[in-house]
Amino acid sequence: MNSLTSRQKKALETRRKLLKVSLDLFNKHGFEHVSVEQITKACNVSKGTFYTHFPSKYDVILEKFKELDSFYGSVEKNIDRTLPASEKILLLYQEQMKYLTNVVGKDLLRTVYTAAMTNQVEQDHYLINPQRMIFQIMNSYIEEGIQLGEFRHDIEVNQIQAIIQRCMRANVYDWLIHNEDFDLSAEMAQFTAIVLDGLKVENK
Amino acid sequence: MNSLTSRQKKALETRRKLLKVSLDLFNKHGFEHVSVEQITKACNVSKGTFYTHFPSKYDVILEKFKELDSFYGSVEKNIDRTLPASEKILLLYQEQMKYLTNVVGKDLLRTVYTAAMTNQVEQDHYLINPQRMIFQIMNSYIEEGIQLGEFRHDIEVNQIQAIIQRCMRANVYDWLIHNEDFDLSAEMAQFTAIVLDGLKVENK
DNA sequence: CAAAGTCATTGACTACGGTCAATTAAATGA
DNA sequence: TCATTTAATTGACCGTAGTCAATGACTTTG
Repeated sequence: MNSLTSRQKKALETRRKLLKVSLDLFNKHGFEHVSVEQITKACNVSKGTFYTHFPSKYDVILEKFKELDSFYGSVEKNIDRTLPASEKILLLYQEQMKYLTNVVGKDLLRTVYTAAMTNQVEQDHYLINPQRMIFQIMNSYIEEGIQLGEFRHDIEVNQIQAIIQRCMRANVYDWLIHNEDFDLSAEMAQFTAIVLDGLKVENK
Repeated sequence: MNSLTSRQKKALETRRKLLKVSLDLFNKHGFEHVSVEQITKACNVSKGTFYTHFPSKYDVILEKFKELDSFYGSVEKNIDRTLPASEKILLLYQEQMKYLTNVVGKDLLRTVYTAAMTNQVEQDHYLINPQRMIFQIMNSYIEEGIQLGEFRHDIEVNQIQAIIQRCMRANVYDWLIHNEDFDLSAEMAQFTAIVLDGLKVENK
């Protein structure tokens, strides 16, 4: 049943329009070079309206970024279950980096990584929210890796997970602070391989 | 010989005052909660004066941050030369993390890490400037480690260095995005030990 | 159907980082 | 000593993110 009143439908339509126009303009000119007024003018609404639908200019970006999680699910399904855990992790990250490079883009990600540092009020940023799909998937891989004797068992699952995810962010962050000449996928592959080596059991 | 004219002396005095008052206020209220006008009023100068001495509000922070490099030099001198390279690296980072936690502080570092992502025009940010003392020191440790057969020799010195430094930034960044409950020194020690393991030669 | 209530919308307003043409006073040179 | 040059300083001004009291169209209630 469509239980929305006509007023709610209109509001939703306004919100949808603001979202689409915002992202289009961000894509075209870059986040920093698009003003909220530019967005609202293009949508024929007032500035205040923007702020009834989004807490800030940045939150529009966050909405797009959250799509990343549904992407993880689809990638995970295509990974061969019989591979060792470390290979699965490498493959998953490989796909993620492609997605970040080609779809999400540096500008949008820069915004998210900046906001993660500054916008934190009380609770941690979405970037490290344990509810995220990527954390669930990663945890299952690591548990499997520990049980099958691939990974060291002297470190907690959560601790291993934190380390691996931290590596991922490290590469993304370094990508963001370098001017071109930084191949995210390649750097990520090399880096992660080394860290996984350090986490493997045969290490001694 | 003091070859400064009285005019230059006055200007330098103004700059010094602006720097001191800025940092004091940032320390007391946090970077984001101090306006340039607040600073200039406290110094009895106009807003424009601030901008003849500093390109932006952020550059005051950068000046403080650069002191970090002289700190590295003094730490390096106190490290036992006979230790293996990996131990030296761990010790150096241990001291650095203490300094970041106790002297530099989260707020100031957050500003630097944010600016590294956004303020880059043409050239890379100071954070990854190869001229920095930390890079020189790190390179010498790694070269030593490779020559003495401690580290893998199938990866370039510069590549190893990039990886180790990236780990460092990874921990700092994660510290910045977590609300308390994150012990930078401890996390750094564990993380770096694992990565150094992955870089050691006995690994296969 | 009319009154009361709700809520999306408005746009003037604030705060702040940063700019720049004009001003002022010190340095230089004849 | 006075005219010219140089450079530190000023503050009005701009652009933009975000706020909020007022408005009025739509919904609910009796």
